[in-house]
Amino acid sequence: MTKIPMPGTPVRGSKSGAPIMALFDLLGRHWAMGVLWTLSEIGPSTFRRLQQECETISPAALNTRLKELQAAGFVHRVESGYAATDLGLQLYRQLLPLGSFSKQWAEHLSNEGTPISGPTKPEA
Amino acid sequence: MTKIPMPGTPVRGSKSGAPIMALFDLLGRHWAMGVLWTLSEIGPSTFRRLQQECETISPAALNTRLKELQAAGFVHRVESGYAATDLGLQLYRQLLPLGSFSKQWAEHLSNEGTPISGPTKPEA
DNA sequence: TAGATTGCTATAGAAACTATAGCATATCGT
DNA sequence: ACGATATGCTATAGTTTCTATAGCAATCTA
Repeated sequence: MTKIPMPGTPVRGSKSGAPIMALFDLLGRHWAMGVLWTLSEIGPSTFRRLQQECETISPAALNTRLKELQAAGFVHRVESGYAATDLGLQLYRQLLPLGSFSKQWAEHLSNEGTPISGPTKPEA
Repeated sequence: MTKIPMPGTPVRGSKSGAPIMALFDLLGRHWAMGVLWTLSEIGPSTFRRLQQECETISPAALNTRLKELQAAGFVHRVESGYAATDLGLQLYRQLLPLGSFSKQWAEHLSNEGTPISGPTKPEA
């Protein structure tokens, strides 16, 4: 198993294990935020369902991610598979603003990003 | 170079390139959030300084991360090295609540203690 | 009993990250 | 001018992590 980052213990990038760095270590793994996001959006779901929603994730990675998220207390097993815990939903809510920010970011990039062959499309 | 995730182009986990998934792909790389966070906190700084603040990051990874963050428009070069852009600071501000959340999370973990157990107490 | 669905493991190869050394340029003190 | 220092960054090697795919054991369904 991969080592699961926990606040207070040395994590990648912080020997002190500062909570924020532990959280970044946990969330800064491929698909970690995506899994929590997806699970929060679609609600309790089976392993397979989650795997489908996460398009390209491999079962091994999904399983690892789920175990980490469980150990962290963000996800738990339920009758019908997996679900976000209250704490997990709380984290999801903290992540929510990133949704609209990402759209703003996408706009910013399409405005400034490609000086080549831009389909002269100035937005209002 | 590593492929830099951009909204609108296929990213890891989303062939559609949904902005949020592109952002997750970018931020879900080791040290991506840590670098932005640190750079925002300490202000404009040199490559070496940043490397020291990020305790264990390797120069290769830092360089890759910086290039990605630059391409994304979150970081730019300045006289004295590197600095977060306005957009980058905006993202940092979105990430800020994670700071206090992570402390709450650390508390939660020290209260519940046992990582592996039966159905945890979801609510009181 | 056969089929479908579930959670998950196995394996191999590719990609990413760490650790460390070191280069080329620029700036500094003398 | 000359060495010492600091800068941004590359090179190499070894480890870890992720993807892709196949498939197994257990549980339901009929």
